[in-house]
Amino acid sequence: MATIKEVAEKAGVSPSTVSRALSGKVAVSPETKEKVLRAVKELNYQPNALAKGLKEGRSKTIGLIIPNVRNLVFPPAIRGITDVAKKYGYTVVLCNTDEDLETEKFYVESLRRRLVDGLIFSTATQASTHILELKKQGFPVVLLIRHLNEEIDAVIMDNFKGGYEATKFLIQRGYRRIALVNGTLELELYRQRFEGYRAALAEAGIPYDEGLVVHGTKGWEDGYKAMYEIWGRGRKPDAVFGTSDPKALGVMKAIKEQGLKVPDDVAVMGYDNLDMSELTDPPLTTMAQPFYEAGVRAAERLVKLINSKRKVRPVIEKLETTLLIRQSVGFGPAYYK
Amino acid sequence: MATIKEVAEKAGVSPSTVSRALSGKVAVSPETKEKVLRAVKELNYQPNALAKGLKEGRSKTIGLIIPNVRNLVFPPAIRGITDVAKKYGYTVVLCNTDEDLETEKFYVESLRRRLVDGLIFSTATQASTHILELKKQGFPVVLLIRHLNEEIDAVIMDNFKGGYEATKFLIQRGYRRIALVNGTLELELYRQRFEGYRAALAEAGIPYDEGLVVHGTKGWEDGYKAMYEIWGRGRKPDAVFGTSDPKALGVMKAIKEQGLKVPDDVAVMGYDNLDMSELTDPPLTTMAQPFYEAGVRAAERLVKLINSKRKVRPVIEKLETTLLIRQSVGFGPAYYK
DNA sequence: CTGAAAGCGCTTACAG
DNA sequence: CTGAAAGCGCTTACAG
Repeated sequence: MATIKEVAEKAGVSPSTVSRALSGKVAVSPETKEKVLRAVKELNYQPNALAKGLKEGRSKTIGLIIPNVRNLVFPPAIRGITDVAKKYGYTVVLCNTDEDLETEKFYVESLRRRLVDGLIFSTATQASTHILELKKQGFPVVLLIRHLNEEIDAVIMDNFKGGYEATKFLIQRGYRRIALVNGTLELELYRQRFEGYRAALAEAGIPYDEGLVVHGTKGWEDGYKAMYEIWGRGRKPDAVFGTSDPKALGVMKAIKEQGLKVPDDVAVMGYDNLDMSELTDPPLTTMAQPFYEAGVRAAERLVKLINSKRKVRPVIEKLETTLLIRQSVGFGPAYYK
Repeated sequence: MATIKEVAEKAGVSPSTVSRALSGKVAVSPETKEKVLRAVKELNYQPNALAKGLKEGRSKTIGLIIPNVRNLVFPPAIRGITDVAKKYGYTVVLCNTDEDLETEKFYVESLRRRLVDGLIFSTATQASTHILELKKQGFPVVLLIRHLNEEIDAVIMDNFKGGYEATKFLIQRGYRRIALVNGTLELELYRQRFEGYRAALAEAGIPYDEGLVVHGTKGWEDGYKAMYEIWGRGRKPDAVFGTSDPKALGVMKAIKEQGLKVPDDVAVMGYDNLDMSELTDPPLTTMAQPFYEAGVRAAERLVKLINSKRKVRPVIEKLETTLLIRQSVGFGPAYYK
């Protein structure tokens, strides 16, 4: 690959002038500029980004640290991030942690060595105090989907409202024995959805029944088991709210396996709106999360943080979810009364 | 962040010695080494990877260029690549092209400026001669899933065999009017699956009927439409082979919409085994592609190319697919005869 | 408007 | 085994 020196020789100017002609930040005479541009073209000159980055103390790269690309909520978010990154001339480095703290630290260190300009995390658990440390050092960090505290910028969803509205919809549709198949309470997002569920029940005067609730499920297999567990407790829900689409699909599988019909015997509500959720049979009613949009916002925010000289007050953006009514929820026993 | 100079001062040695003590490539006295290591620890020294990369002419980064992370075949492959990258100390930069050649070129240029050490592509169409150009320059390139020619290393699937065996299985199960809902013939992988389909029919003495075949479908919506198109031609297939899971799911949707049963009225076979495919109703029989494994192999191959001084003969690795028998295929009319 | 020089933070051939 | 020096390829303050 050609260097700036070779371009300078070919154009008959100094390397400094080539640099200036290319950057556009300093005035250069039109003739000089033209000469330089011609030489650049002839040599197919590509400035060495490492040299540039070393000099300028930044790499035009952002790091993205998530639990696992294979978790289907992430691909749309990643796409949002890479789209924005492209717009501003950033490149994005992808890291999977499997929620392991050591791996997370390993990547943070590795990325800082590489002088990444900022970091987007979607893997914050309570233990992630090292992220707070980064923030304290003035390093640009944005949290995505998962929340930590008020000191760190984040783009998250309104999980309370999502849980509340999903449950409220089931109630409006006439369901009264509404089961909840939820994820781990260690994640704030599941705590919030749970709170929303309880709030909606309380508002409607429906007593809360612990027997209808399973926490800590992960993936469709757990959702499937959770349904049997609820039945095993002697409960006969007329609707089930799975707080992720895979959980809801597992629930649906169990229901069908028992020869029951969705939604006639048991209605099923999901949460996420993964790309495949529309294709289930019956199509899944779900609370859609704007993952792509969240990725876009997080990246936009990060770019702002990178470009701001002094400390900016952290912003927690809370995005709205959208109820998507499909056929897995019908009309329950109380609807026509 | 501390620099090598600061470490040197603190340890009372020269920067060169610090560099040597850390690299381990050159002998350093044990006492010196210990002093250096202590200083490194105290200052929490992280070597600047840009400086290192500039000096060494490499970045310990690999570029991954794919059409779209949201296409569900990629997340597992990406995971395979990042896992291997981590193992060898590489970082991976993710780029989405939407199959657009200009975008692809843009990224290649941008990544080369950043001195990425190699590139994994999964976006090669006939037009991608610029990839051949890279290869010619001796730049490490590995193709993933999609194939270009014999000169470029690649990790692909045996698509002919996959198409052949899927079709053969349907025939063995007693189906005779087997429709094919295929992707664009511009991609070799779809041409190969089509060839496999024809070969299996021919072998069984079943005449090829063009009316049962639709090419160029993309995503489940097209699969859905394709089913109606086939019926519109007056054909009544007893089985449909969709050459990707989304296509098969779209087909299934159309079949159910017409009040027909899968597999009793029409059997459905997919191709991919996406993470969600097991959850369809009925569970989808499909030809599983080892995407994660392909990512692993491609990254391993790339690392080998990066580390080899002279040109190596290109290797095209062809991975086997696996038939996963689930309930969307039953036993057709000819089975009991 | 332009050039020569210094420097970003490393590594490594050279000399001792 | 260790240090001083040169150099990777840029950018930018300094001087003119």
